[in-house]
Amino acid sequence: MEARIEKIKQSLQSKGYKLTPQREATVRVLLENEEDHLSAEDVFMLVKDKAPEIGLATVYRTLELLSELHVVEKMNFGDGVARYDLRSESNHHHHHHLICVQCGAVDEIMEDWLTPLEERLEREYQFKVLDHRLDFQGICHRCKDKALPPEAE
Amino acid sequence: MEARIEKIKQSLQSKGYKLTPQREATVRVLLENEEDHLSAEDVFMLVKDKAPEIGLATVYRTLELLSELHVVEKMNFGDGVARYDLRSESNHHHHHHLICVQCGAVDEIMEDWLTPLEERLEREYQFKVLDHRLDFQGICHRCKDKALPPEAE
DNA sequence: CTGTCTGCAAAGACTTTGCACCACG
DNA sequence: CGTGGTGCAAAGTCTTTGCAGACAG
Repeated sequence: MEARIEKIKQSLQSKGYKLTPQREATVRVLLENEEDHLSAEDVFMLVKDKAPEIGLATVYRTLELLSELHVVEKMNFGDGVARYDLRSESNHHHHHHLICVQCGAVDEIMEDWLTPLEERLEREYQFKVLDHRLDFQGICHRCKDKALPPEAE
Repeated sequence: MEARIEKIKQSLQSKGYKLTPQREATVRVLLENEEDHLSAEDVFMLVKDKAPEIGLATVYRTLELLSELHVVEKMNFGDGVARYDLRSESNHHHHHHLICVQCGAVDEIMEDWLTPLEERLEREYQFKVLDHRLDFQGICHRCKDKALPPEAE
């Protein structure tokens, strides 16, 4: 964890930015909640525990900055809030999301299933793929286990 | 086209809603721009040509309504605006997007490449897939043709 | 000092809601 | 006349920006 912070610090410094206490607290929150997809507000509330004086604007600015540095990825699941995901170490960041329409949970699958498709896209559509995103909406295993009675939407 | 409007009219009526002139104008705009992914504002401006007295709120309400009826799909490409897509006739709406990071164009591919993956998800992750979404970010063929000089981001 | 970074509050962008009025059965 | 629908304006939500002060080199 310290090593990852150190690395992020270097990313920042290489572009002339500093790892201020607020930024460090924000990064720590992201590291500690790597599995989740936190909104800015989520991050803000968690950071407040570490650095109560921080302002929401700083969190937004930090997330924006980390996003530019490709340390985090800003994403959008259609609920009207931006969510932020720490990018994995690997050069490609190909994880996919399982979004449960019942409980709202977002799980990740780390497998990369799309390489053959990307090759096909470049060949058949002349589209140079830089990144992709694959989300599935459905019912997660937890909700399936709960075996809720079927109900009309 | 008239046939599709008629169908949508029936969808509305089956739930007790009416196809008012404003709604019809909105639907027509969507039909005429099926290839694009219009934002509410886009739709509003186009509808104004047909029905100048319409209000933006009505467009939002109509799009929301059509969304509930699964006539359109509300989506989000991460630029902070909701975009609306007419759903295709087929029961599954599996199109994928090619989003150009250079010019912002969004093209569609209608092929459905994911059925095997969905089966695997259900088997291995116990996740019941209801829908999915697959977007690729990259450089579209038009921008590639322009052969812009490579530049560091 | 010089430039970056911060908190706060104000402004902004997009969307939703409240309300009085309209239209149609 | 009752229900849904509308336009307008106001309110809401999420995010960005302006600004004066803090802080580090």
